[in-house]
Amino acid sequence: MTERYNVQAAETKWQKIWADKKTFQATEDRTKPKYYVMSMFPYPSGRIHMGHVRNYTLSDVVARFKRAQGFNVLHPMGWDAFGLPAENAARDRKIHPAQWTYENIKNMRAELVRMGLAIDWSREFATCDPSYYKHQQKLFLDFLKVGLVDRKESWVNWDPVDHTVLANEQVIDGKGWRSGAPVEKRQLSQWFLKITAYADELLAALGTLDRWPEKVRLMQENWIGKSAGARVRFSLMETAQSRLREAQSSRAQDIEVFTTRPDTLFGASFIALSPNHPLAAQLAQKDAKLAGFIAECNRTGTSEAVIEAAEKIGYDTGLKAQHVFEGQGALPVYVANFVLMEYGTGAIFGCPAHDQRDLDFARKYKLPVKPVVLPPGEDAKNFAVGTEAYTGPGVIYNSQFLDGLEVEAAKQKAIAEIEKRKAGTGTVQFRLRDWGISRQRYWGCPIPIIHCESCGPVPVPEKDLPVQLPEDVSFDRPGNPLDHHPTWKNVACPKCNKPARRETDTCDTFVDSSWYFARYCSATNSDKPVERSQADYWLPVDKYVGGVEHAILHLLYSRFFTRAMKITGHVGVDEPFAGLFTQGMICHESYKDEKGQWLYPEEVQKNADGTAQHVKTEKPVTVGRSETMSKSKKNVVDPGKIIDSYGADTARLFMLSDSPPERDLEWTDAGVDGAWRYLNRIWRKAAEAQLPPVGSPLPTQFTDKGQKARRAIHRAIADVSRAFEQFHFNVAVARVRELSNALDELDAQSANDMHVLREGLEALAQLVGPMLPHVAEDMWERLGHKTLLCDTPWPKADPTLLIDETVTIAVQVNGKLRATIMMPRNTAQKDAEAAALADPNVQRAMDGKPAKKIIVVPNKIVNVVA
RNA sequence: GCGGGCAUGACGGAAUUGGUAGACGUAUCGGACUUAAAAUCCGAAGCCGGAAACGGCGUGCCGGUUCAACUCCGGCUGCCCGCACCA
Repeated sequence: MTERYNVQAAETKWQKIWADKKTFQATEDRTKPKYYVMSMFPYPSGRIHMGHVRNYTLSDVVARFKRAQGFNVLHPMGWDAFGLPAENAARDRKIHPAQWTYENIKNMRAELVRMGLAIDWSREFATCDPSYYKHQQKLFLDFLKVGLVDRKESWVNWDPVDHTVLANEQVIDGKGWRSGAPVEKRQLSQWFLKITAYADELLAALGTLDRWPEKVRLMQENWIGKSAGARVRFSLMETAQSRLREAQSSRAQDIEVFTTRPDTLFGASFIALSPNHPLAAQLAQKDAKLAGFIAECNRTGTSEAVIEAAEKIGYDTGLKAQHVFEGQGALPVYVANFVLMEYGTGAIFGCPAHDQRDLDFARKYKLPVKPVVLPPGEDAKNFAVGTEAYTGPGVIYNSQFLDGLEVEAAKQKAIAEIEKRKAGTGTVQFRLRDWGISRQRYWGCPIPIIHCESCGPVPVPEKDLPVQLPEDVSFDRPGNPLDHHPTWKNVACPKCNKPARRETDTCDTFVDSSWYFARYCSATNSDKPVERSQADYWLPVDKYVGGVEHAILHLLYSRFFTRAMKITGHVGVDEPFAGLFTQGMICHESYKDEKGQWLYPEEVQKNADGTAQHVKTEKPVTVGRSETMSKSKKNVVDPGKIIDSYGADTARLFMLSDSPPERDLEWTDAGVDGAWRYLNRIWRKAAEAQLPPVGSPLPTQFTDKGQKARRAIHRAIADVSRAFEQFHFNVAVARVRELSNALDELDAQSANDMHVLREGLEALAQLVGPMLPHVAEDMWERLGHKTLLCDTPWPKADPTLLIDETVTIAVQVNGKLRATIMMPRNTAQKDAEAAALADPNVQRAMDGKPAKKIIVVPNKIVNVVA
């Protein structure tokens, strides 16, 4: 008798209909407002994981909701397809990176299609397609023309076994993650994108991104790291000058330092150079001990743990520098391991009293500690610095012309004096560095440059793009396969036609993802990276959804790229993403067997008493806390299997229920069952109800139950719409469930009520549509509609049904709830007061005392102060 | 070290932003249907006391503002995240 919802059949059916009708293909329809929503595109690892499911469900709800609201929606998908794992697969499994990647894409696309996403698949691309990276090469050349590309030397982590540069994350305990060999620091000539040219602008514009999470903006702000200070030159003293002249024929130089605390210059007791400072290198040529010290510093890793534990050590060069201000004598010049060459000038002045690192260093090398900032309430005679540097506010003393000034004023004055003496300038320093994009790898976008012995680096002429990756490469020896290729790199110089060599480095994969959102606008255009009119129509992205792990690099690079693309005329906007949403992670309990080996959830059976055992061996299993799903801990659930047994809608509903999208979500089987039950429940309701035909006019009078249900229906429409707007999908689910509970109250015997039930079920189908698109379409059809639900305009709440004519008013006595009274809406204040005071519970609570004061909030509360 | 976030029943969470705390769901318990189970439906439930009416307590802790505080302010505690020898 009762029919059951056939998930698999229904989901396949609707997916096919959407695809056949090209429902979600977008064009630049200028009669409608546009809405561009996208998820961060996946790396084609081979399978989708739960994080993907959550990500795409979120953007899909937005896409479908906005579409129903009448927006012209673009919701695209692509593949972040270059990267190291493909090369690892090539090495480990003897399969070509391209083959591996495209097979993975094929599998993952099929899984995404099964999720029933409202995606315009006609715009799909992979970044490893020459038809994509060809445009990227063009962008590189355009950026080069306007001076946003630079070639310079930089220090890198070098793996001497794999012959490649490693990212910091690939250096584990100072060793290469694959080779296990100790990583060396090397100087290498690399291509850079000059993101620092936009440091100030990228920082300032964060203020305009009011639809970004505060947290992400702060992270970017810290990353850009603007600090105001001064560059100050310390001249080397006579004896030192002569020593240097001995060491090197060139003339001796000054030492320039950067400081944010020019107000503490009178507290200086030493100068410290980075081990990689040019002057240190110069001295090391004649000083074997110094050379050894520098080598030692470069051997020590840069990992956080190492830095944490590392002691501050230095080497006294014997040089003396003249203090910028008179009468301050000479300062010893050290080379110190804690000074970074990459920041500021690679040299500092040490003021031990007011900087903890300098203090540690000074104590170790018995250097003077002279306080120059007097903390409030301290006495100048008695104040001394012990083991903790004083970095707080105060008044400057022991500092000649700065004496008596507050810290900020003293900074200004000090800078003015330095500038007057031509010993330096006030300046702004950024923590942000230029973006090194060269990678010694095969599976990436080739950098379109040809190196010629006589002409230097020459851009590849645009007519020769793309510079395509050769297919016949071998991964059987370490290093860059492009470099080993017998013929690929041999080309004629485009300028002088002499034999020349191609650049064999490829782009960092972050380059690929820095402009893909723009490419979606013109994905089928083969002439240009983006067609300006299309970009102008769609950009910026209205809502970008993805993991917070990309809060800095990817999002910052994309912001930079967009500016660079604007300057080179490709787009018209500065900011790529007007709205950003960062989703939480998916967590699951983890399990270990007796031997401490991780187990998959499906290998574990839970017992009633809370213990757990292995499904097969029945040996006890330790249940660990719920933590982020990761392959290494095996606490993962395969979305494919969930979709197989419960369908996509169940997975989607579970993702949206309970946990707010920005928070972590714990995956539980019980939660999945709950979602599954609910979707069957509403489907049954739509399929079994005996309703008046589609389009029957609503009666003008309703039963009490009917009237109540109608209020619930319109309340739900209003609340769910608001919840969607606010990204509170868990609330939307709760409101939808309340609506289905309310519809259960209707009387199946009442023909009048059944009109209301039709209204309610149609609203219900529409409200769940963005979240459960398949069930919703199926319900819509069962309700007798011939059109697609997803083409149906979003329902509007009847405002007259949103206000109750009877309200429940809470009555408090001295702020404590004592009674609730039912009153007609907008009852006069004094009537509400009278009714409240007449309530027996209220009288009892007042205990015969007179009311001193009565506060009435209309239709809400009466508070009697007795 | 610097920057930021969070804390509400057994659990996930809600509270239109100062106005009835615990919506909605999970798990639990009781009932109906069933030979039985599953599914489904109905009901109970913050904690303490009470048969109940009702009363007391209650949003991490301490204090403040207010007629009224999960919400605002000050001070703690505990977890979580980002950056980190950035001068």
